[in-house]
Amino acid sequence: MRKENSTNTLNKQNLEKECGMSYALTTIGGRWKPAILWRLCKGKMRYSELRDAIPNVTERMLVLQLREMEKDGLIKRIVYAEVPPRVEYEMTVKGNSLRPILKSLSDWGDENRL
Amino acid sequence: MRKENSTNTLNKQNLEKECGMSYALTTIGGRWKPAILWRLCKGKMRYSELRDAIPNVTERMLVLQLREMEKDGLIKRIVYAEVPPRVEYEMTVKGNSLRPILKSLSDWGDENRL
DNA sequence: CAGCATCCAACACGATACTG
DNA sequence: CAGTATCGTGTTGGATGCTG
Repeated sequence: MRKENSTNTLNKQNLEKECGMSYALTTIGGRWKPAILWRLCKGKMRYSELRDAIPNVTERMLVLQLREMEKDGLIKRIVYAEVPPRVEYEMTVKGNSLRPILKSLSDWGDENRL
Repeated sequence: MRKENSTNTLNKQNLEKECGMSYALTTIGGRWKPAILWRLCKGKMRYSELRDAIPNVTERMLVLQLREMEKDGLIKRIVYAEVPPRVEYEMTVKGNSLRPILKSLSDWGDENRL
């Protein structure tokens, strides 16, 4: 009988019990997160810049992924009290601590995709 | 109008055009891949060992994820012509080239999940 | 400008039963 | 032992239209 516990759905808590790798991968592995992180690694960007820089992303998904990464403390959302409104996104300290890993992943990917 | 090309679905080809990071993350980022890779990093294992070592995984998902990683060249499937049958899974050279990155991800995760 | 709300299709995933 | 087949469902994500 392969059913050790009651919570069978995938969530961060489940994963945490297993190992940090899963936590890391669910944190950066979202559908559009690589694309976003890739851009933000090069410096802060405003919402419309991100949207225009990432091909095919819908605003719905862009916002969802940004919110998740904000919640996870990877990025900062900075709202300027201006008209028209301006919002910028920027890596946090925690987000920047991922830089070398993101670079490694990117390099590995470039070398290994045929 | 945000629709540059016709193939709007997510696939490796799409991602490749963007950057290696997405390729890397879709390659190792499956639902059970971290758990599998984590085990196989420590040495070859047979199917039943993997199944028993990973809590809550169904055989269906285990096989699906193993097949994907085999297809991506990360792991090797070794079938012994014996009765009862024996199948072992092992990291390939390409898979092993991921080791330091997997370690980094794991360490980052352990440090950053609260 | 920077989003949010709603709807809906596709897919991922689990449960269960069966097999070479 | 090491899987496969089938089914049902919850989630993911795209399309579209609306808003402070």
